[in-house]
Amino acid sequence: MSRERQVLARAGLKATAARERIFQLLESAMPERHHLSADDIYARLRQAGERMGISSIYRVLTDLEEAGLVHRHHFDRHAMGRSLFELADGAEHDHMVCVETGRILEFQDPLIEARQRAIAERHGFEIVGRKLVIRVRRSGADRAP
Amino acid sequence: MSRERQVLARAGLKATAARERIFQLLESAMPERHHLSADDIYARLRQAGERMGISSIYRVLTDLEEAGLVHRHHFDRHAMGRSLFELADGAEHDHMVCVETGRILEFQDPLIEARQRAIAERHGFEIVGRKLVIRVRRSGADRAP
DNA sequence: ATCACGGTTGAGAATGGGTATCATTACAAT
DNA sequence: ATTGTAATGATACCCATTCTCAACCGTGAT
Repeated sequence: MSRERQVLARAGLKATAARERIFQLLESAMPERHHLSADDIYARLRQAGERMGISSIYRVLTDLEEAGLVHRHHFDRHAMGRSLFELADGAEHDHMVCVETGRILEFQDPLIEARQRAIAERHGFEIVGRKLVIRVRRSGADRAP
Repeated sequence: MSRERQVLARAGLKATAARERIFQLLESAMPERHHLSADDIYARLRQAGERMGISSIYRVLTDLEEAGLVHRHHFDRHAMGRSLFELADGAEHDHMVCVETGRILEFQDPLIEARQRAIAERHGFEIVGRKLVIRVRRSGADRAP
C-alpha cells in the first residue's frame, strides 16, 4: 500500500486513483511553487499524458480540503481570484505576498498564533481555522510622489 | 460642503452623488452590521426609493477602495464568496468569524501588528496591507465524536 | 463468476459574483 | 452655448467553480 493510500485512508477517504494522483502532484509541488490551482493540476496531468475531468479535480480538492489534508488560499485582492491549494503538512504557516512580483513567502510565528488563541478564548471561542495574509513590497521601493 | 464631500475630496475623488450616497450608507451601517455587500447597498437604495445601477455600485466601491476609504473583505471559505465592504475608519482591525452563526467580531492587537511588521522587515519588505481572519466556534460546542 | 449497489467519475450545462462595453448623461472649463 | 472629460447604467460578457446526471467502477454477497 502506497504512502498516499495510507494518508488518504487515515483521513477517512477511500483511496481512488484520482485522489492519489492529485495528492502526489501537490506533494511534488511542495519544494517548488508550493501552491497549485485546479487548472495547474489539470495542465500538469495533460502534460504527463494523463487526463482527468476538471470537475473531478475540483471535487477531489474539496474532498481533500474537507478531510484536512489540503489548504485552500485566495491571495488575490478581489473576489474572483482563483483558489490555490497546498498540502497541509502539519505545521500551520501564514503567507506574505509581494504586490510587485506576486511572490509568496511563508512564515511561522508562534507568538502571533498564541495571541490569536488568547483573543479567541477571551471571547469564549476556540479557533477552527485562521488565515493571515500580509501584502508587502520591497521596502524603499519608489512610490508615486 | 457636506462631510462626505470633504472626505471624498481629501481622498482625491470628485464628490459625485453616487459616491456620497454609498459613503453615507457605509457610514450608517457602521454601528450595526458594519459589512455590506454590493447587493446590500443596491437593496437599501431601492428600499429608500432611490435607484442606482449595480455596475455603478461596484465601480464606486472599487474607487473608494482604491482611494483607501473602504476595505473589502472575503469571509467565505471558498473563492466565489461575495465581497463585503466597510468604511476604513482609521484604526485597522482584524476579524473573527463564527463558523456556526456567521457573526463577525472585530478586534485589534498591537502586538500582532508589531510582530507582522517585524517579520516583513526581516525579509526586507514593508507592509502594504494585511488581512487576518480567524474562524472560530463557541468553545465546548459538541462536535462529531 | 455474477449481481447488486453505493460511491466515483466526467462532459457539459448552469451559476453567480464581478467586469467590460458603450451609448447616454452630467459637469466643468473655455 | 460649446466642447471636452468624466460618470452613469443597461446589458452583454467572463470565468472559476459547482451542479447534474448518465456511465462506470469496486466490493461484498450470492
